[in-house]
Amino acid sequence: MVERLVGLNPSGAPLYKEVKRKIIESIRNGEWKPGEVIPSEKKLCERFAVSMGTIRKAVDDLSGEGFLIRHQGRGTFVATHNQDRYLFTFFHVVRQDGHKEYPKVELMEFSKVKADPVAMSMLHLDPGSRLFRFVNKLELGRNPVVVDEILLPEQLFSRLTERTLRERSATLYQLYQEGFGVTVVRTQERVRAVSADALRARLLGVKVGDPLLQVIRIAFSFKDQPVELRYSYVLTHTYEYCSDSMAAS
Amino acid sequence: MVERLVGLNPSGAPLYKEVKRKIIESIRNGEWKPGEVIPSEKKLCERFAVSMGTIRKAVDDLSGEGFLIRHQGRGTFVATHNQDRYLFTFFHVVRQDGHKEYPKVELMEFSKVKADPVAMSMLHLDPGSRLFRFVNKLELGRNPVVVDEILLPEQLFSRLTERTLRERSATLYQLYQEGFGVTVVRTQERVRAVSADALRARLLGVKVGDPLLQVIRIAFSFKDQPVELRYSYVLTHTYEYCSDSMAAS
DNA sequence: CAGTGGTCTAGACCACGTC
DNA sequence: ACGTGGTCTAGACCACTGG
Repeated sequence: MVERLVGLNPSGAPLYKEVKRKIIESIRNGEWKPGEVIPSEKKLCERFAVSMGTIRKAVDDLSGEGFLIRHQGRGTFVATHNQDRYLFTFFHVVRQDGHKEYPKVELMEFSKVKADPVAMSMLHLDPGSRLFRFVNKLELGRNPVVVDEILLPEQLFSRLTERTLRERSATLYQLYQEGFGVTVVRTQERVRAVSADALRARLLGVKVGDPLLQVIRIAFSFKDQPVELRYSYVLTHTYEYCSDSMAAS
Repeated sequence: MVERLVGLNPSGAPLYKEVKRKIIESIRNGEWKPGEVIPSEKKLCERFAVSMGTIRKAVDDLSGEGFLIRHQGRGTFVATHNQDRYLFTFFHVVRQDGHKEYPKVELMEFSKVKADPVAMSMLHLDPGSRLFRFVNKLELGRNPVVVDEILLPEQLFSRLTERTLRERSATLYQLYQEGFGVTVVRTQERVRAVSADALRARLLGVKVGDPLLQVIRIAFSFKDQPVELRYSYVLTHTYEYCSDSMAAS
């Protein structure tokens, strides 16, 4: 006679979803840190008292969702943003021939501002919340191509300084993760065509009124918590914004 | 003593990949048609002489890739394009408040042309190949918002006529599938900001020189075969181009 | 009710990475 | 050699759908 019946557990949710929840919890509370290896699948079986198949289903899912990375023969690791594969997951600007390169970033402005109604709504902030606001100029192939205006909730990034941004060696999302424990797992972008204003025209070296791509990005962490609002202005003479779609389940 | 050892089969590929290949083959050769149910998982076990777990892995994959759709209690179906979920998989224009609506389409031009070098390269065509070329105007909320220029290889769509396009009741990709056996499973899009030329300005009701979004799309069928080249021009005053990204495995 | 997909078990052997 | 994830088996029971 078996002890626990299969199907649904007492909590009402499938076992593998319970396991997923517990694994994410262990990542969030710091038991397993980004870049570190988590226990082997066999040990997870014992820890959660489920079978291999259930562990595999949970880890498969989390791997597909970007929280974990499997390496055959080595182990399963908590995802970090300092892997090559992340460089272009959220950076969608490529040269017209498809060539991808990493931009040279220059910090142009840095300040603390009060959240306007739009930012408040997009970032789910309370009235009166304050934001860090900074502007980056990105060069590709020695030419300015993108101007980013980035807004971060002060609450999540309280120790952020201009110097931190200027002296960072890694990508911005790597900094969010390693410096502030904020892991970006998903972004939503809206793209529009606009005319260059004086500031953007000057920074990108084009005429006022020339067409620019405006990308409005919200970056989400675990549980769909919005953590960054970004306005990007892209010069698309020689570079393009790139987006793929798959018929998915 | 077991008969077949687990791990790799004689062909060198994992069993579940062999099963995936055979299922896709049965879809391609018409044994199972779009919208129809395929045999139950138990029957597939017998047919391919593998266990449930292997069948599930194969069907899971194909479901995730958009070839199959599972319905608990009913069966597994070959994907079609006449499901709601497809309407906005490849149509990325939404109102600024996030509202999605289906566009009213009007055919503006229809002709047969010789493929230019760009189209030849993008669609992997031989020199001298011919294309159907047509222009659609799309209205959203009673205002023109998108102008599409669409190029299709004559070879794949030989029976296409202006009347077919004008009288279609379904989406374009539904027509490709039901009328020509061409199933779009993936698209690649490049987005740029351009100035409206005379034709586009007139169709969209804006001034020449106003900024427009230009979307260059290649649509792929099975095995990454390119089947459509499309240039979209989008007016982004009240509508936006929408694109999501996930950190994926 | 019977049949479907959804979840789960308790193992097995294989291929890969490290030592 | 050893431990990891990758693949696979031969079932089981559960939840849903339809007649």
